[in-house]
Order: sequence, then C-alpha cells, then structure tokens
Amino acid sequence: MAIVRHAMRQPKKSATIQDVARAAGVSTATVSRVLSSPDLVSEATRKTVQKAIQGTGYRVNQAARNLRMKRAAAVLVLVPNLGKPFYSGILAGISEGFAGSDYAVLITDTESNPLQDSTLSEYFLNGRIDGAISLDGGLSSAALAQCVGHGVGDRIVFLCEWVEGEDFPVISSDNTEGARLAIRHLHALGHRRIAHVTGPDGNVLTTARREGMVAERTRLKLPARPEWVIRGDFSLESGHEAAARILAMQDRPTAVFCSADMVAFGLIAGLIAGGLRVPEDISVVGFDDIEMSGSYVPSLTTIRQDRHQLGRRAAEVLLDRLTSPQQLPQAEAAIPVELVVRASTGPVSDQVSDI
Amino acid sequence: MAIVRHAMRQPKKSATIQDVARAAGVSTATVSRVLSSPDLVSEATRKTVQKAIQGTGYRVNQAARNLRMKRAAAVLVLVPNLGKPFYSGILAGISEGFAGSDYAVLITDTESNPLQDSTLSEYFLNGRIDGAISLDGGLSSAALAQCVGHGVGDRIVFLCEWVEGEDFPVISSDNTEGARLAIRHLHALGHRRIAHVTGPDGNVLTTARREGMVAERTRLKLPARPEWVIRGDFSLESGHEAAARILAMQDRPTAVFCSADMVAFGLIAGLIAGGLRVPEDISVVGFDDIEMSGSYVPSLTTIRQDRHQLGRRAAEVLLDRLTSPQQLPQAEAAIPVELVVRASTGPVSDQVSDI
DNA sequence: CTATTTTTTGTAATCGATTACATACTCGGC
DNA sequence: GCCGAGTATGTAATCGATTACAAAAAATAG
Repeated sequence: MAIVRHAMRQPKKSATIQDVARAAGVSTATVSRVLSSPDLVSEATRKTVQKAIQGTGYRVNQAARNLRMKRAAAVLVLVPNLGKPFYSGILAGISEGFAGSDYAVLITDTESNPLQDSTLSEYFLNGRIDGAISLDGGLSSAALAQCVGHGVGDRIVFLCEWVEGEDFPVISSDNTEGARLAIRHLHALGHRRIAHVTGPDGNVLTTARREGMVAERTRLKLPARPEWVIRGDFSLESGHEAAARILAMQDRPTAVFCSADMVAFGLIAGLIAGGLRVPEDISVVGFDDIEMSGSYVPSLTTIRQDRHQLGRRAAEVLLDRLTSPQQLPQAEAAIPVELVVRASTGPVSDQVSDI
Repeated sequence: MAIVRHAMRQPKKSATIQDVARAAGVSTATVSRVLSSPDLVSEATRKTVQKAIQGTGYRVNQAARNLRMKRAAAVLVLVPNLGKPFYSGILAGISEGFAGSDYAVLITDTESNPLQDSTLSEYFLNGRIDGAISLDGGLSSAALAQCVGHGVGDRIVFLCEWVEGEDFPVISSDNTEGARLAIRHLHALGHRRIAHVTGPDGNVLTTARREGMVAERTRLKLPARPEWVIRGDFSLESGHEAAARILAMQDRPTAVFCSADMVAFGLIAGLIAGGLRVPEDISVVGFDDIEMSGSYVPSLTTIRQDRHQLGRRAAEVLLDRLTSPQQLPQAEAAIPVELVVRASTGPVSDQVSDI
C-alpha cells in the first residue's frame, strides 16, 4: 500500500457554478437561484444542489458576481488617523453593522494616505466601492463635488465629523449637549471658574463643543475670561501646553473642560508636574471616554460617546442607501452622550472658591 | 437662451473599453494593450487611444479585469485591535508599500470581528483577496491549515507577531535585542535591581522580550528575583497593577523594564500616585515608542520599533510573493530596534543603591 | 523585387456568475 | 378533458475586461 503525498502547492482551481450544476444535474440558473433566491426552487432540487455545493466545495466568485451585478460589494471608510484610540470602537461598530451583509469594509487612513481630490471618486468609478463613510471632516469640497457629479453623492455618509456647507447625511454625537453636561457637572460640584481647552480651529467638533460650553456657562451665569479658553488640537501635547498656561495664570480656574480625553491626559500630567493635585486643586473633564480613560490615574471624568453605536448607525444608514437608493436624506438624530463621573473631578476646594 | 439644469442623480453609466475603442477607431484589444502593455502599441495609436480615454472619461472596471485575470487586486490585513496606537504607523507603512501597486488594502480587526477558522480561507476562495498580512499571532492553526490546503499558504505573511510552529514568513523587530538594549541602558545608569513587566503568557513577543531581558541580566550578572518578573498583558491597567505590586515590595527594584509603552504609562501613573518619583526614585523603560511616549510626562525612555519600516517591509514581501509565487520562504532579517533615551530613566539614586 | 522577420492590430473566445424570457409541469375548477 | 394560474426549470444573452491566435503591415535581408 503506497503512501501518497500530495505537494498541493498550486491554488486548487476551485469549482465553478458550472461544476455544481453538472454535479447536481441541473442548470446553472437553478444553482444561482438556490444561492440568491432559494424560495424560487423546489425543496427537492434545493437539497440536491446544496449537496452538490458541499460536495464540490463551491465558493461563489465575487468578481464574476460583481461584474454581472454591477456592484463592488465593498465600502470604504476614511479615517483621519488610525492611530487615535478613539476610532477603534467606531470601526468595530461599522464592521458589525456590515456583518450581516456581503459588503467588505475597506479602511484607509487619510493622514498617511492623503486622498487626492479625485481619489475618492476614482474608487467609485473603478467599481471598487459602492459607498463610503468618512470620519474625516477635512475632505475637500472638490473631491465631494466630483463624487456628486458622477452620481455617487448619495452613497457617502459622514460620521462624527462633517464638512460645513455640504449636504450629506451626518451621524454624530450630540457634541453640544456633551459640553453642557460637562459644565453642568462642574457647576454642581461648586465650580464657577471653568476653563476650556478647545480643538483645532475650523474643526466642526471644536465649534460644537465650544458653543455648548459657552451656552451653558451663560445660562449658569458663570464668569468668562478670554484666557480661560485655550486653543488646543485634541492632542496630548496641547493638553500639556494648556497646563503650562494655566499654571502661569494669576487668576486660575478651578476646573478645566477639555475637548478630548487625550488633551485631558496631557493636561493632568502637566498640572501634576507643576505641583497641583487633581482633583483636589483643580478638576478636569475630558470628552470621548476612550478605553484608557477609565484606567488613567486619576481615572477621568468625561463625556462618553457611544462609539460602537456611532459606527453601527453609520453602517446602517449607508446600507439603507445602498439597498434603496431613491431615499431622501432623512434627518439624523444625534447619538446621545453620557456623563461618566470618575476621579478627576471633585468639589471645589475652599481656599480658591470665588467670592 | 434656456438655462438647463441637470439633476444628474443617477450614476452615469461610465464608458467601457468598447466606447473608447469606438471613439479611437481601434479594437478593444488595442485599448487594453495601451492600458497594460503600452510598448506593444505604436506611438501614434497610443496617443489616439489616450486621447479617447481622456475624452470618454473611461475608468477600467475592476470586476471585469479581476474576473478575467483571476485575481482580486486586494490584500487583507488582520489587526488584533485597531484601537492600539501601536498599529497606526504599521498600517501607514503597509499602505505605502502597496501604494505603487493596484492592490486595495482591506483591514480587519480580529478582536471585534473574530475570525472563524474558515473565514480567512473563505476570503481567498471567494476571490476577495490575493494575499494576507497578519499582525495577529493568535490565528488558529486550523485556519492556517485550511489556507495551506487550498494552496494559498504562500500568500500569507506575518508581521510583528507570529504563530509558533508554523512556517510562514515573519517580519518583526529584533525583540530580543530590544530587551537587551533596555537592560544595558539601565545597567549603564547604575541600576542593578531591575524588574520586568511581561506581556501576556503564551504571546511570542512576551517570550522574546523576556528572554532578551534574562539573557542580558545574566550576562551582566545582575541579581534576579522571581517577584521582579511581573506578569502583565501590554495594557495600561496591567502597568498600574504592577505599580501596586512594586510599591508593596520590601525589596524594591530601582528600575523597571516594561514590555510595552502602555504598560509603562500605567506603571508610572501608579508609582507617582504611590508617592515615588520617576526617574528620581525609580526608572522606567518602555517598548514600542508610540507617538504618546515622547509627550508623556515624564517623557518615556523606550525601545523604538520602526513601525513604518515594519509595515513597508511586510507589504514588499507579500507583494514579491504575489508577483512571483514560486519563491521559497527567504530568510527574513529582523528589523533593527533603537534605544530612545528620554526623561523616565536616570541614574540610580544613592540611598537605594545595592551593596 | 521577393522572401523573411518583426511589429502592429484585429477577431473572437474566455473568465463565472445573474437573469430575462421561454418552456414544461402541476393542480384545480368547470 | 381543457384552460388558466402558478410553480419550477432551462436556454442563452450579458456584464467588461484580457489575450491566444490570426492577419495585416512594415522593416529587413538577400
């Protein structure tokens, strides 16, 4: 009895729908129907065909299907910077949203792979994608105009960020409300002198959060000083710089609301290095609630964005538009945010309370 | 004169190669040749065809091309957790590596999208991908065996991590050397009592780094105590827990080498909260050099992995194998690492120096 | 000027699915 | 027993590229 060893190095030419048809003794049309609309096929043949599929190890060839059906079965996700921990949960939500469908999810980092104005529409025109989700509010209007011009404008959805003045569906957290919650929380702890570290100028989130902060501060009749609004850019470094500014102030705030958790981390580190205690001397609130925030020391009081939900929702909206393209841009409600109280905020201390 | 407004809502049925052929007065074969092997076509016709391509706004249909050429023009990257900042630079390197080619890069998070044993090979069999790069050393041998069985085993490349006992090309940093560098650095600063926070059990990186650490410690004849090797899992939390352990020790180390930067952050925060100063009382070294490490307070001394290079190299290796499939697994040299000295390490302090 | 090689171009088959349309079959109802 | 409706299946065109092969044109040799 000989022992046969197969090298099997070549990709097996996998079975085609023809092979299955032959094996099952039916036409390719029937096999195709078993795959895509099984209820059109009688119980008996369906079983036969399914057996034949098993037997041959048949897998549908996506390229052939895509060609015939004129679709790509893929969507593109544009992420400003994959390295930011903030995006992980979102991406998870997105892929979950597409899990039931047969769409593949392409992810690209727009920071390391700057899109040319034409790149996005190229993807569409080459038939590589059917739709796109952009987490990048910095897309050029030219790029978007191209897509609209080619008739694929209604397969683009924005998530978290958006482009001012453009009319695409946007899924995002209730940023303004988040800012209000933060201020209200600090106010309830007795804080009156509240500073804010913003995001980068021109960013839509910067604006939304700053506005929410200002609105609530006004409503609560809190004092406002120009130097208490410190320009940042969502980065750890900017938080650190903000700390230096605050330490140098004569008229120090008792609490700081940061436009992102990373900023808060940098700020706290800087403040502690400068001899202040958090939260005893100064309270800090972040925004986002990234994974690290719960385990930072001190753990961070912050505004939680439901990242998973955000991603899921964006996927659903895009999926809707891909399956029934005639729909008009329905109004999207903002995803609610939530205040998460942890150890970086506390009651205002006596000696620095305002008059 | 009437002003015409086009709604232009439908996707323009884009020009096909037939349209171009007609416009240029040549056959489709010639157009195709202009696209893929221009030197087979005479100067004159090439120009005509190119003009026709411009004129019609023709884009090649990927699905048709893929079907005919039996390829997917895409590769899959398996990332254990997209949220870890460590991966961003790597992904950037990978997409850069594929930039010149026409491969699309699919990225999937294996934590939020656990791969079934058959999922990876399904991707191959469905013709969705031509190759894969795995950053996940936790792939099941069953999944890999399936791929090998289907003859696509030679289009899989591991990056950073790998699966013990499997014979795939691996691109990774010189982890062992990194650990040695860390220990050597601490030794040069006068430290003798050095602790190590490891990665999770069973992880190949944990092993490589621990071994490098042990080897160098032995070489330098440094004291070793079982409790100075603290089990972690590359997370901030585990660093924080390690801090608690260290604070509780009677016989405290004067320096700690962490198996990841995130661990170091948690550790430092914990130590500072416990009343120690870094680096005055205790020095800390990380591993990875993620973006944050330079701006953390104190900035972190760490072992830099050239993430960009790692990604690029993996892309190149895979690309090689895709274009000339017969190649045998060439031996891959480890990518060199580098010690980056910052503020979290300093000379051992007098009062705690060993006898 | 013819024979031979080389270069350029065209014809038509092919990749592997989906689906419009045609056909065959089943089942009641009258 | 015939008709119509409904169900199940098959035939063949189609999606849009690539490429083997053939044919024509141009270049070279003798």
